[in-house]
Amino acid sequence: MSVAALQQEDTRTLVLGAALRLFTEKGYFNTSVHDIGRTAGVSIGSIYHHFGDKEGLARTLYAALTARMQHLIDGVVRREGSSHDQARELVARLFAWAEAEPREMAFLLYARHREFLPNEPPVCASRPFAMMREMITRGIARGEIRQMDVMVASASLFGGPIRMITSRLDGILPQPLPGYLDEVWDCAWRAVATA
Amino acid sequence: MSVAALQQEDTRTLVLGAALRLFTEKGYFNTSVHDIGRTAGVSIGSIYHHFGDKEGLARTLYAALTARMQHLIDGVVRREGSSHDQARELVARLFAWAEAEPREMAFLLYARHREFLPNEPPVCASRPFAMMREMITRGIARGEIRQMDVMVASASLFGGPIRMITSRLDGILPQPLPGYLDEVWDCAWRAVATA
DNA sequence: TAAATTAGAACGAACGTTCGTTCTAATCAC
DNA sequence: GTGATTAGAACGAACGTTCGTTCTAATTTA
Repeated sequence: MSVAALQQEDTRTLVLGAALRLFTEKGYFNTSVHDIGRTAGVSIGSIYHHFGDKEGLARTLYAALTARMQHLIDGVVRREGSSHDQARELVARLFAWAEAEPREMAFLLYARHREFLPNEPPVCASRPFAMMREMITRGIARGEIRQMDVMVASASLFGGPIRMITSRLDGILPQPLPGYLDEVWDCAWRAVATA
Repeated sequence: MSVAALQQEDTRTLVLGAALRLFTEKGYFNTSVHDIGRTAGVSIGSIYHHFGDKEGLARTLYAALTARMQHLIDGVVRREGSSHDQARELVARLFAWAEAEPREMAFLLYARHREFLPNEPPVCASRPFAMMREMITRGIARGEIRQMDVMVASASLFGGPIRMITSRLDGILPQPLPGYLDEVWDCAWRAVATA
């Protein structure tokens, strides 16, 4: 990669980082493109050169983060093992990610994307959530999870863990998430497990 | 109440209704005060006379809805009975409310209030959520709920039901919420119940 | 008539966006 | 190897629009 291309990548990274920070701290609509440029140390023109418009910037950020989430889930599903082990591993990784990159998780879970990305489907309808439901379906087929409505099972198994993540992001959980993992997972699994 | 006072109440109600509708449909920042006035059939001046500014309007709406939520919870807590019965009744009422007034529930659960009401505490830190935690604490003391971290128990018991509500609001649940109540509650209670 | 309320035109600040220019570094000509 | 040429990245002042808010005149109420 040429020196120019490297600098170009730097600029994009700088801008995306500033946008993520400002969007999660102040919200999309309370953040101006001028703010982002100032925070990133990059000119307005540059931003428009790279991302087209403000919405394009948000879309790029959103795409990058959902891709990362997708990658995380793929890594879990690829591993062999029971549905129980897969789902637990998924929760463990989500906890770790939320702790390491709270802003990224906040942007994914919290931001009302529909308000500024009108053409994106709602988060719940996206691949990641669909794969969680597939995990459930497999678990029911294997007899690990009780026979029940898939949406109910999905909400019951992941609702608690996700709620823990949002509580942590809101600052009302004193300890890092991984410390709660065992107890949280115990509850979550009891909710849907057979026997 | 005089005729004037009645008309005044009408105006306020009209404006609040229009604001609720537009805020939930398009989001707070995509809704202009002019939009609200046009939808409500009321002048700009009227709105500023009654609510001070756009934020005041949002604050009034938020206060009215949290008061209603508070009232709903009070009604549940006042009834005597086990923690199990109280919590189940709470979920049942939340389901019914979400089905009857989806916009009100959406505004309470979804809207990123921090972005447009900077001085309000986050929803999770509000009275309603605190009372849910109290319900849990009592349940533990009575031996109905297993000994565990209160935050974990709260997330585990109510995380599933709340997730069902947001799914329904997102339109990815085909049936009305009350139809899922038995199955959802069964899962939720298993998550935290003793024995 | 005096006070309270409403109407909507007008205002000013802030925002997203555009565009002409400068700067940089790679490529080409000889 | 040196100077000319070119591509496109970065820049930021300026523009047009939108939005929240104010103001004043008209209307209604008591």
